[in-house]
Amino acid sequence: MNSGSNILIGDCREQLKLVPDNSVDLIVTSPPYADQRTNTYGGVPPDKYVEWFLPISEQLLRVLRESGTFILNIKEKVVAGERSTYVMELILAMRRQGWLWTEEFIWHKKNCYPGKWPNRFRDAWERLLQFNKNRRFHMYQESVMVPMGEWADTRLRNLSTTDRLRDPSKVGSGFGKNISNWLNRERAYPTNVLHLATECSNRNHSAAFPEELPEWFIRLFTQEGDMVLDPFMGSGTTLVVAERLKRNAIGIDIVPEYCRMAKTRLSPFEGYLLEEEEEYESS
Amino acid sequence: MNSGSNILIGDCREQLKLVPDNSVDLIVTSPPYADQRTNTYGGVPPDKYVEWFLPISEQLLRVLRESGTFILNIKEKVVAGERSTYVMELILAMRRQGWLWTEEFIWHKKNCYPGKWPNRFRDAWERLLQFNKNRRFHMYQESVMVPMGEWADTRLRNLSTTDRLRDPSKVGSGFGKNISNWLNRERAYPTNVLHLATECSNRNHSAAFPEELPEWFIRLFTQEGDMVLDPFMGSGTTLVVAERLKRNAIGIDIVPEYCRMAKTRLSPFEGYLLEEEEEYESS
DNA sequence: GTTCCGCATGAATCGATAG
DNA sequence: ACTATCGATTCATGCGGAA
Repeated sequence: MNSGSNILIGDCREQLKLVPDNSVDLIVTSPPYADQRTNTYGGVPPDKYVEWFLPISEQLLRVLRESGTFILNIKEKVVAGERSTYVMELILAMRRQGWLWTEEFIWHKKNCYPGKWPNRFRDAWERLLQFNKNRRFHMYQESVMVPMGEWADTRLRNLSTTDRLRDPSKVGSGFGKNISNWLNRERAYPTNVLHLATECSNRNHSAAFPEELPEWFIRLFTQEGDMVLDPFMGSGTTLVVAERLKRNAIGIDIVPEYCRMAKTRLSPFEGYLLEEEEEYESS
Repeated sequence: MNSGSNILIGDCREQLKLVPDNSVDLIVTSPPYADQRTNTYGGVPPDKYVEWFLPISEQLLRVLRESGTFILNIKEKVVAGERSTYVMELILAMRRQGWLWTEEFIWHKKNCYPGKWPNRFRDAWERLLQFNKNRRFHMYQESVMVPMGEWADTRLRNLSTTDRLRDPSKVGSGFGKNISNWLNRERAYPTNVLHLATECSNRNHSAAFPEELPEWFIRLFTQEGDMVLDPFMGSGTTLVVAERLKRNAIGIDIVPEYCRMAKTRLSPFEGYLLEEEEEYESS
């Protein structure tokens, strides 16, 4: 793989074979959920989902470094009034495959899908499952610290309005010196619950997650120059963030249209697009 | 069972046999988690947990009405760097027992336990698993509606700082008349994510959950005069809330001290305490 | 009556130390 | 080696006392 961003077009069950052993520091992806996005990805029924995913997770286990992490964004749908159990069965099966199920983060979707049903509320959360190969893995906790609760309530009142309105995720880099001096002492480690809005802009992809999501995990589990992999790339949000954060990346998608879209979102001097017909095409 | 509040002292595997078939509208409980609260409840190791719980859930299935709901509050702990899988195995086993796994609510604990570890953040959420006997169950959604987001964003800005900093869950009860007039028009249905702080005040029970938690589910799944059951009553929070909301209730606990504590928290004219020696003792 | 400050207190988890 | 116990770490909350 080249440094910078690499895009592979094709079924990830095949394309993953091109990725060398122990070469990836972080896998972060959101595969098609069971029976959803059927027009683009073919749709996997719930009772076949584990069987479909295990060969993929076997490849992921191979390409991930010992110190690396795999973040899987998934949520079971409702079938006949019940939540499906395929996600739980997948976790149990992946443990038998050799994965450690280290943690389950919760993505709380602040603006979840609207709707009303007689015996169910709106679903406002998804699972972010963390898997590892080894109990010892790289984690850079300081890179995702957040303002403390009391700090936000009291100290922030004295700041200017423009400073207050800035994106909290950019705190620590965007402020002036005088304020950032406080920050080192007035910040706390986050928890395993993430509060993010879903992407509501008009992307041409059916299930784009917000940039903050891959950004948080890329900051937390990798350093500059590390390799990030998204085997279900979609419109390429993970790669865009990886490039901005100076990480190398590999994206795979079976839909050529998405691959070209992802390439245009990357900077002109990054992004190697590997077509089926040609060996690879540098830009 | 009498109307009002009933307290049974003893192991719920035995005491549940005193509860008639199809007589309970809502079960809401928080059993001792695996290997926790060992001093008071003996502690069940993770690999024995399913086996320990299934006879209890079998009784619960018997006493619950067809239209009733079972809410189970639980969270797996970390063992050897991994999350235990016993909760997932319990869900799968309870489905085989005849339960429908209808939904999983998330309790986001705003004040979670502190701590810092090299490869893990603080755990800020617990599972609230909803089980049912039947696809059709009673749900009274209007009784738990919350102020709309827009209301909080715009109207609340004009209020005092202390009011703004209050727990949003108390909005609607703590405000003055002039504001509560708006509430009836500007409310929305909640989602399946609950934001509540844990009770860390000086109760003599190690793990009392906040009153808002049983209150939310009692309002959502029962009406006045319905029967609520908590087979792991603890200090009796569920019964106190049920009494306040004019529901009948049954509480069971193996620790006599907790049962007496619960009785003192109930009003003098409610609360039948069934001791082992005497048939029952009315107050 | 308010507001502010200080303090104790948890359904935690890891690594080291002791049996 | 494998298990039991202990200290260190850390922060939102609600209480009491004081201004």
